[in-house]
Amino acid sequence: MSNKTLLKGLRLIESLVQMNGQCGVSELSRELRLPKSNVHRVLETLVEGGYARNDPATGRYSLTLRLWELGSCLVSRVELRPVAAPHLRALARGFDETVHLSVLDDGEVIYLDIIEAEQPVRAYTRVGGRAPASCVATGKALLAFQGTDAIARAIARLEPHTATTIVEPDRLVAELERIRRDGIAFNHGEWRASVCGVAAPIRDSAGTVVAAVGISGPSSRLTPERMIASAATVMATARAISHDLGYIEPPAPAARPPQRRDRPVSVAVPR
Amino acid sequence: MSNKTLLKGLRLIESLVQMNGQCGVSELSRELRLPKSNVHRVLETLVEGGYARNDPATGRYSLTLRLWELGSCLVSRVELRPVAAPHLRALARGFDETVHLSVLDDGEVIYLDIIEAEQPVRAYTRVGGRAPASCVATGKALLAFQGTDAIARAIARLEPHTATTIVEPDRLVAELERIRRDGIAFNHGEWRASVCGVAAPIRDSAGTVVAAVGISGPSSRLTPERMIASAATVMATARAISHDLGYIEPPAPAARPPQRRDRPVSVAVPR
DNA sequence: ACGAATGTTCCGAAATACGGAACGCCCGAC
DNA sequence: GTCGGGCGTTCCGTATTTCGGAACATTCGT
Repeated sequence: MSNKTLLKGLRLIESLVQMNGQCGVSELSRELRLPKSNVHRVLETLVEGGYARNDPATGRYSLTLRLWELGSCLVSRVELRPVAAPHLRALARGFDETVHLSVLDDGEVIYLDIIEAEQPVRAYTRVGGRAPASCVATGKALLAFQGTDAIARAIARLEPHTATTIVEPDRLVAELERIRRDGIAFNHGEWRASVCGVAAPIRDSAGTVVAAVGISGPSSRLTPERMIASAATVMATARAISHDLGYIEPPAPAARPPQRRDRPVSVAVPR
Repeated sequence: MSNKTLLKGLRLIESLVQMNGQCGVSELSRELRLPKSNVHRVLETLVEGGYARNDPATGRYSLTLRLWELGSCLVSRVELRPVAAPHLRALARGFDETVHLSVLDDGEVIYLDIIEAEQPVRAYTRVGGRAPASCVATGKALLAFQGTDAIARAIARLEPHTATTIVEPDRLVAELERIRRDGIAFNHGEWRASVCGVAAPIRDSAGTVVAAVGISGPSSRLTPERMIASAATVMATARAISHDLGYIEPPAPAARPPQRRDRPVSVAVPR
């Protein structure tokens, strides 16, 4: 049905990434249940393509930074990261909590950038890491402004992770509507128990919500009162980033023209 | 000689990255000189593997963030980036010049992280970007502590980019020896005219130089005097990052045991 | 309503990838 | 010292897979 050799190569790359990007032929052969000669040929190809290298002393193979290089192009192409970076730093200075810049990818958030709090309690996240969109603040801030199809997909995956995780579709829909109205999303330990967050959506020059920025920290520090108090600053940060991306705020609550025909204009008027 | 299907897929991914990660079948078909049906099959495979998606409305294909996700694992596996981040921010605050965190990859530096100066004049670099190692400060800081083979490869590629670029092998060797002695590298507009830099090497827990940190800016602001004045701070930053990576500074100039047999102990005693 | 793009499907032909077996090598055990 | 088992590498006949032209379905702009 499709190109097996390519799939095999990609799977091999993934295995290699998990192995800390360094591995021998036989080990991979066992891992992937493939003959050694096959693994060897694929590795040779990756070397030829510049994606792997071969330590001539040990014979082991390791990945180059080529993958990361390509990935960086993908991320920085919209200039989102560099544009957002100074604002993220300012936000981190203001609260001394962990700051997240996230985008949506198939029902999950991916952390584009993270600034760790200097506080003793560290977060569990990593740049490039993922989390279910419906369980974290940045995810909900993004989800609220997606098309019905994306929301439906998120609903299909609702699953309890902590005591406060939203599992009822109706509650999620209601929460997303509140987020569209207020422009701010919260997380009360819905992904990791006792990790809370506050986040707001970021718009590009076309007015589409493309990312979200938020702060997160332990519920002991980020109390409900403090979360509400920080909402204005988080929203201001999101607005500042949107502005730097070329987004012009509509002067009146007039309807913005939809920029994509295929994506049904969202459930309620955003803002 | 090797797996052609895989190579083709990787080349297609690269093309797609260059096309801002969004493209149609026919366009790629023309670009790569391949039949449409072939391109289509490869794209289908990438979708199946989670590396691309298909906009059902336009039929066009675009890359997901999967690539970047894998790449991020590669970079953060050594924990270099998160460990270095706060130190980079501190350095940026101290000088208000662009801060670079670089690693070496086959004779070139790759920028792992960048903090842009708030100053009006911006840098030309991008996270994931590359530059010839022998032409930039972080590159020379790294090169100075590589094995003779890596240095030889760099020498083989010396090429003038500006009026001050080092092109004579002897001068580079002498410069690298000075860097090993002093522990600090400079760049006087050798890559981009009138862009200067100061950088120092970062060591991991095994004592190997794995990265370099530096500041860079226009020669108008980063005058020779200011570069020398900043050297101590840059070195202190590099030392702080090395310490956080687990590097224990040798109390005396005693010889550290070589950690790799295949890599000849470097030309001169490092430090 | 037409034509020229697009993306998609099909299927016979053959190029391509496969993988078992044998090789050379290095290292640790006996 | 010698053996054994591990490693990465090479080879080559087999047959699975990929190939790619042509025909198709759709969308768009004219």
